[in-house]
Amino acid sequence: MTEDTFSTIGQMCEEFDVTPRTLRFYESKELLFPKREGSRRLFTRSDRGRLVLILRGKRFGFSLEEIRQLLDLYDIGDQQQTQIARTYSVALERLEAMRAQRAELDDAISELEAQMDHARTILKSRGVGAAA
Amino acid sequence: MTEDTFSTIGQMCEEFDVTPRTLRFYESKELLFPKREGSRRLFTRSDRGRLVLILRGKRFGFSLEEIRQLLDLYDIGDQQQTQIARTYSVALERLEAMRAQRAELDDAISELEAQMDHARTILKSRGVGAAA
DNA sequence: AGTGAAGTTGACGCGAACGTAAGGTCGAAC
DNA sequence: GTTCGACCTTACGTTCGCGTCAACTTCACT
Repeated sequence: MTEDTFSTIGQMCEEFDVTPRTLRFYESKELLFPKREGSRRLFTRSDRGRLVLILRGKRFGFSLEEIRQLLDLYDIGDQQQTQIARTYSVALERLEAMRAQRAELDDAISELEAQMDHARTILKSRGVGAAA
Repeated sequence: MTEDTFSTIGQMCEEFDVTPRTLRFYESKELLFPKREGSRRLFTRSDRGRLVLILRGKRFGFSLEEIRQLLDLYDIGDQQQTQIARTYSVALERLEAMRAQRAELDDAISELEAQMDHARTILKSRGVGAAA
C-alpha cells in the first residue's frame, strides 16, 4: 500500500512539469525530503503532496521560504506544541494576507475591466474592429 | 489648478513609502516620467497615478515590464490604433490571468482555512490555549 | 567491453528589482 | 564662505529561483 509510491526524479519531473534542477533545489532548501537509494533520490507520496503545495504557493507569489514555513502546517504530527503554535500564527498572518490580496485583486479586476471598456469605446469610435 | 501638483522625490518617497532609488529605477525603466528642473526631478499628478498602479501591480506579482505595458492602457490619448489594439490584447491576457489567479486564490484560502481548523482541533485536543 | 540513458554533485551564470556606497552639485542658512 | 540637507549620477553588490555546463557514476543492454 505504501509501496510503489516512490518515484524517481524523472518521473516527478514528468508528472509535475518541472526540471530535475528544480527538485534538487527544493531539496536543498528543505522543501522536499526524498529518501535515498544509494545516491539516487526516491520521492515519496509526502513529497508529491508537498510539491503540489509548493507550486500552488508559487502562483500566489509566495517566496520559497514562506512556503517552507507554511508546509510545516501540513506536517503536524510529532512536533512540539510551541512549534505548532508558532506555525499556526505564521499561517494566520498568511491567511490574512491572502484575504487582503483577494480583496485587492477583486478591485484590480474591476478597474481593469472598466479600463478595457473605456478602450473598447475608443476603438469603436475610431472604427477599429479589434474589440470582442 | 495644475500647479503645485509637482512633487520632489523626497515628497514622493514619503507619500508612497518607497526609496529614491526605487523612483529613479522606475524612471529608468520608463514607468515614470518626471519633469526636470535643472537636474532635479519633479513628479507630476500623472506620475503619482502611475505609481499607485505600479505598486498595486507589484502586489499581484506582475513584473515591471508587464506593468509598463498595462500602464499604457491608462494613457490612451494620442496613440496609434495598432498600439492601442496591441495593448488591449495584452490587457485581455492579463485579465484572464487575474481571474484565474482569483479562482486559485479562493481555493487556496479555503484549503488553508481547512488546515487551520485541523490545526486548531489538534491544539485543543492537546489542551493548548493558543487558538482564537 | 562498450554504449546510452538516467542519475549524481559542484560551481558558475543570469534577469529582476532594487540596495548601497562614493563622489559631485546646488541653494538656503549660519 | 562654508556648512548642511536634499538632490544628482555612476556603478558595483545582493537576493531569489532556478538554468546551464562540467565531470563523474550506475545500471541496463547489446
